[in-house]
Amino acid sequence: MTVRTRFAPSPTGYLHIGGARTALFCWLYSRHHGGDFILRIEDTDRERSTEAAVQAILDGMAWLELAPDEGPFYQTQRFDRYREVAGKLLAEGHAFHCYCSKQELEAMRAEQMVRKEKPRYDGRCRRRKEPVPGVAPVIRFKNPEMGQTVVEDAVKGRVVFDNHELDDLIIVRSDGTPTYNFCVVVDDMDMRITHVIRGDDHLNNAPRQMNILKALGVTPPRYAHLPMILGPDGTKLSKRHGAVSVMQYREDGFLPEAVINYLVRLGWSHGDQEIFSREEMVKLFDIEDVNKSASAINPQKLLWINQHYIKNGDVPALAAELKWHLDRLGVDTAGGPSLEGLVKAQQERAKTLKEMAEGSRFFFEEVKEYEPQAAAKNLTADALPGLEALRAKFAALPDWSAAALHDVLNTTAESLGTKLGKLAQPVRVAVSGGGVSPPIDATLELLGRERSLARLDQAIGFIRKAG
RNA sequence: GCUCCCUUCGUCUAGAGGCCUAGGACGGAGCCCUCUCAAGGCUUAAACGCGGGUUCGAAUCCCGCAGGGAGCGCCA
Repeated sequence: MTVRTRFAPSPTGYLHIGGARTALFCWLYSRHHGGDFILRIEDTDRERSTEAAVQAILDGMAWLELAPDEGPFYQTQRFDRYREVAGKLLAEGHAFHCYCSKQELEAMRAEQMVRKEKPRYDGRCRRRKEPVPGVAPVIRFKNPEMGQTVVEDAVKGRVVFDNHELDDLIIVRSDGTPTYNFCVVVDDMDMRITHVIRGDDHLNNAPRQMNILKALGVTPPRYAHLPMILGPDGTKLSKRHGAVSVMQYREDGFLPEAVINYLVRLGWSHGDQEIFSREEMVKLFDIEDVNKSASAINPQKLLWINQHYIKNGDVPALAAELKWHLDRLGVDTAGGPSLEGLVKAQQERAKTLKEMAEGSRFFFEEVKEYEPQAAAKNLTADALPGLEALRAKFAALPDWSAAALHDVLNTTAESLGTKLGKLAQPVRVAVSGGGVSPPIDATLELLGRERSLARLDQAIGFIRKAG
């Protein structure tokens, strides 16, 4: 039997980081076993589902390269099928019409709460023979009253539920639309899902779904309930934690492979290994190895992994992503240094591509003002002789290369009797406007002779004016 | 309230009775390197929630407790 997993988000918002990990684990598990990964959009809540959210989920998955083998399937397009199955359940005595009003149900629950019982439907319409005139009924599944339902969960282990804890849940609303738990059951059956991998907030739904499946004469799939992902402070992830949408991570300068690598290590590990290629993940991943407990997101570690992938990444690909970020910053890259050159100069010192893009601005834009602190420290009268000497030598340099520039810097420092640092830092401030840049020789090379000389002149003028 | 789940350094985790004076990683601290920022190298602090058992021996097995979480909708 081939393994078939599914990722089944409801399109009520963007793809968030927890959903992304669920999708990843589903994808990995199916890949590991040479199976199929199915995408199903659970859009039965027409109030909250939006077209834009569907697109956001698709975009997020595409960015993370978690392509489904089948789908997306939409539950709203399968209503006829759900009604058909509900009819079958009804005909076979596994379901019944319930005419209770919402007020009646509320009153029942209130009473149960007073008695310190778990609020649940008490089965009062089970044996009703006659319809109630003028009332559109819902259809409820007739849940077994005796015995137990055992979930042999791949992550949580054996979980036992008493059937009397489970009530007769509504499978079709009074308006004829099917409910979530029922759609899931029919879909998982029809799509021949072998492994249901989802968040552990669904663990309590598993026995209900299994019972419906059994009534339908189908063997339930294997379940694997993943622990939740928490915010950095250990509380439930929410908007106030900042980036929750995976696309926000792109905007913040993260690489998809870094996000994936970070996510795979949340609740799963392989000895002491931290860095995994896609191929390694697929080869090593097993759902049985997933942890039971929730894990908090650690932004620092994500940053570290991202830096790893930038440092070791493919230069042309990084350059393309850098371009994307520069465009977002509104930087015109025409006529500037090569983006690949910028990547090479900065890939060891940028934690994110956004940071790299921001650090690249001065290569394309004029230095309009200096960082006050950097200028106060470095653009001083003391620095003037060095800047002037370099300006002259640079102008005369036949070969504008990092090596040649490095040479000039060294010999000038020597002849002036100063350390390289005393010479390089004022140059850095002059050409970049601030105190941080790649090595000064590489910076100058990338910036080009014309711009470099103009900025040295500008800085020299600045110092004279101040003096 | 009821049902279910979870509990190793701040965080992610290794650990499936002796290999554990509890290992790795991020972050922290210190040192080295250094033209800035980084990167890199080395060193270092830091954890088995608590209480009972079982056992010659428990982070690992059992039972309680405490704390955290999820679910209990004509939401998904």
